[in-house]
Amino acid sequence: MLTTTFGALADPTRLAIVGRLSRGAATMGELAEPHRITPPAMTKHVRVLVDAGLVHRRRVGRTVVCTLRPEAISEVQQWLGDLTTYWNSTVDRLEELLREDGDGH
Amino acid sequence: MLTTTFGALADPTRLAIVGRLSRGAATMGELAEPHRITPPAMTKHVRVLVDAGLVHRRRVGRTVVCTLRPEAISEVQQWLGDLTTYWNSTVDRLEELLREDGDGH
DNA sequence: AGGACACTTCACCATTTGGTGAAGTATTGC
DNA sequence: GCAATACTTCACCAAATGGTGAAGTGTCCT
Repeated sequence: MLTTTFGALADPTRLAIVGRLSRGAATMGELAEPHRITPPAMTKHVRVLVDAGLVHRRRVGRTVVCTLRPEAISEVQQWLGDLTTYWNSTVDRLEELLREDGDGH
Repeated sequence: MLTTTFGALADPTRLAIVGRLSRGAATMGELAEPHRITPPAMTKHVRVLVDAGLVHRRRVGRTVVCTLRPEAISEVQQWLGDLTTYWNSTVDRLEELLREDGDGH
């Protein structure tokens, strides 16, 4: 569900995790390091991201390596595309927006 | 804050409201109609969207007309753009993703 | 003025969320 | 085997969230 994806991104720690993972894979410890957060909290955050389909988790030795799953992101891109298509499709809409920006309250 | 925007979109009712508003302005009553929800609940949902900068609310007679504010949406578009730029910038990254998709656990 | 209409504000409630410390599990290295 | 490492699971807590009914506010209509 798209709302699940947005929910996963609605937290500063998790948004930072996604940002970090966009630069490459990282272990739980590496992800936790810049956030002054306990291991259980990090486990929870990553689980939310995994449940939303944004992150892939796999065991490597005694560490757990996380990677980003671009598929989930492209779902958001799709939604954004559909959304903007609607209001760009009519000039009336644009005129309406301009008019409404004009008046004070 | 971007997390506030995502938080506002992390609810099915509010996501539907945004979808509805992308087709044009609507009053609170019109927004509530398809959702079997009480007026106080709708007021709360719209406030969350207004606080996130996604929606503009103005009084027209005894109704309240809501419109979408594209600026907040474009902030999300910006973030998505930055994110995908990172992992598309290196071929190594793509290879890494393919390798990791390959193995089972 | 007074009633109807379209919300909003005000408690209030149940559930979810983000956090913790303590205990448990899997893996590495001596 | 045993200690250390790297998490995870397990209660548990405080705060936020999404919902409600009841009462309040502003606007239109007669």
